[in-house]
Amino acid sequence: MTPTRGSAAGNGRVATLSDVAREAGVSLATASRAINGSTNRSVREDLRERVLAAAAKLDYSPNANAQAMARGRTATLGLIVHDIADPFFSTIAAGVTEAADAAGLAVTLANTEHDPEREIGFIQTLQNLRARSIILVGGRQDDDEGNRRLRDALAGYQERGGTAAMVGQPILGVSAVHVDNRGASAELARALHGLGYRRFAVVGGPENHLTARERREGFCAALAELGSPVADDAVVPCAFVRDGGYDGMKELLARGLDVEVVFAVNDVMALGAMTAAREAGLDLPRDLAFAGFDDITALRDVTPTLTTVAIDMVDIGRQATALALGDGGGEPQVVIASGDVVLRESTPGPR
Amino acid sequence: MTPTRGSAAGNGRVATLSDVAREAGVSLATASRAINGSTNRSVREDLRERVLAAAAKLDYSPNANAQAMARGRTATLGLIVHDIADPFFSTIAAGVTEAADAAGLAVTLANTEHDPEREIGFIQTLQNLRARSIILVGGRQDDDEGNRRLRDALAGYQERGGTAAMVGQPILGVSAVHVDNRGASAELARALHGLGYRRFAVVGGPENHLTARERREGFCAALAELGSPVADDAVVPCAFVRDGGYDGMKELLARGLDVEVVFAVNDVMALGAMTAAREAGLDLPRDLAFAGFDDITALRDVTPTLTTVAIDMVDIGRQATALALGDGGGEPQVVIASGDVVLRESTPGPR
DNA sequence: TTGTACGCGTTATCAG
DNA sequence: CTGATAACGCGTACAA
Repeated sequence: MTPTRGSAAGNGRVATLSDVAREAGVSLATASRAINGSTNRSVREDLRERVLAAAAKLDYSPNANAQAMARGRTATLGLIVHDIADPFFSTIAAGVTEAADAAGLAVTLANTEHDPEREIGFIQTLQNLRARSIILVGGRQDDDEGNRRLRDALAGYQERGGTAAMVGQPILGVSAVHVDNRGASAELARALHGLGYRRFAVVGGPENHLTARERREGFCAALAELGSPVADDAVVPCAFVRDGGYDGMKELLARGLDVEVVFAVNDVMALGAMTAAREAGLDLPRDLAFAGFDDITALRDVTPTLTTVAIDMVDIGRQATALALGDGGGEPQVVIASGDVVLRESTPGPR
Repeated sequence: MTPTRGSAAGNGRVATLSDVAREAGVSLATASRAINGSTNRSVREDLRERVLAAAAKLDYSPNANAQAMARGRTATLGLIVHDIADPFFSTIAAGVTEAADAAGLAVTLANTEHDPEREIGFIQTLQNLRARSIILVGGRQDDDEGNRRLRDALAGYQERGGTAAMVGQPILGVSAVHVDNRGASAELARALHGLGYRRFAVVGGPENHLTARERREGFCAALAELGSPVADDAVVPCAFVRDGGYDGMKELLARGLDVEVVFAVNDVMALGAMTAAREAGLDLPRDLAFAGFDDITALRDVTPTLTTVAIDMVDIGRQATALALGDGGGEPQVVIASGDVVLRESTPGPR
């Protein structure tokens, strides 16, 4: 056997605080105070230096797990997302990691892959980890049973001293950052109407997906008010992903409606829909205009540039983190994140 | 009796294993064995059931930090990326979380925001957390001093029993998944040459960015072999991001070279470059062809669809995880991830 | 098979 | 200001 030191997983020799104390010739308590200096930084300067020198010499690395035990709290923040590969979620994650880092917290990432069951499972895992707080990101479903279980899980977590916040519909009993899907979609509708469009269609996402629903409803309500209501069969349901937009558009085209502009309830769906339209021989944006929602950064350079509703996802991540960390015990708060309509080439106005 | 003072994540009272044991009327050891049931499940069935029932009744949540202390190892995997908002990294992250989840590990995410200094800082943090292994994702720079420090940090981490792997150039003394940038870029060059293109330019990324360099060199070397060398001034340096591609293209246009096709060393740069070309009045792909690298999923629907080199980022994440977890003590391994040339509309062939 | 008791690395309490 | 020492919650030799 090769006598390699510290090769096998889990058996490396790590200097402990006792080692540091011994090396510095002080007690364990003094070493602890010198290195952490939390409550009372009352350590004589020369001793403090000796300890720090010893720690450096031994390459001391404080054991965060032991600290968690002794302190009764961790420096871990849990982040649960539906799909980290989706730019929407990963950009929010960037905001969360930024804020968490500023607060000195490590982020534990959980990717549910759109499985609500795993969402609950991860709350358990984060509970076991004694994560200080949890941030749940993603639109909710219209599923009373599922929401109830999730709410219970979060409540249990909070009863044990954790704090939580979410991004999405504020229906889980915790503070939330809620995108103003209705208002922004209405704004978008009014802007398109202002451009002269009168015949609209919606590639609308899943029936019980609350975010999709809010966007559909906001859009259609505004148009109804403007006297250009969207016909029922001009709203096609589909999945909330790119392929959903593609399929939804196919379906819409098959219906043979007379449409000037299509609103897809998110950007990637809009792109998928545009591809479907092109495959059907349409010339964009001349033959048909498109609008999306989210303003995904990576899609800034598509052609034609996409009219959409811009939301600041990094900031949403930051705000969710602030809510989670500040959420001491008061009532759950709700922060509304507004969206800005951005008119671009994909909606040049009717011919 | 003894008032349970248990508290870990704040002030909520959490049932401990002792509570469960007492409730079930068994010893702590038995409760531990019944719940963990590691290799030796030597617990009488009725007792085991009593323990499990008690745990369920008390809503027992095992304290992972305490387990880490007692066992001497955690179930945490550290993931360090340059920018989680970048689709390239977030897709790899999806592969890592998938594999980690399958291995029963929690993923701690660290976002360096392209700061090499923070890369080292996070290794320290993960060391403190006693993460079982670390995965470092991102191309390296040609910076001997920086690489040396990083290598030292990783070596220190491994000496203490951690395992590590990376995605990128295998120059840090740990196992790595290395994309075959040179080979794939050469392949791309040959494919473009095969289409009839003869006058090439490269929007080349940063001078000392190893990934950019490998792609530039592979591309140019292949063309030199084919007798269509790329002129020195047809390779413009720029940042490795979208705006870099945009600026690089501006510069390239300013040079007034006679070019048929532009290779940008990654997809987002290619998109930025295309936008710059369009702003200069060019009609794409008729006036100028473009190719990128990575095949970012979100860009599948751009117009014209982008010729690029597809790499399976999710699988790269999986493989990196496998390397990290399997990396017991042997020599660092290197897995080459191949890229597939995908010819699309952006390179229709010369007119 | 079950129980006792010790140890994991730190923090915090309480005397000196 | 410093030093013993008791938790913290759990795993696991060792003993019964």
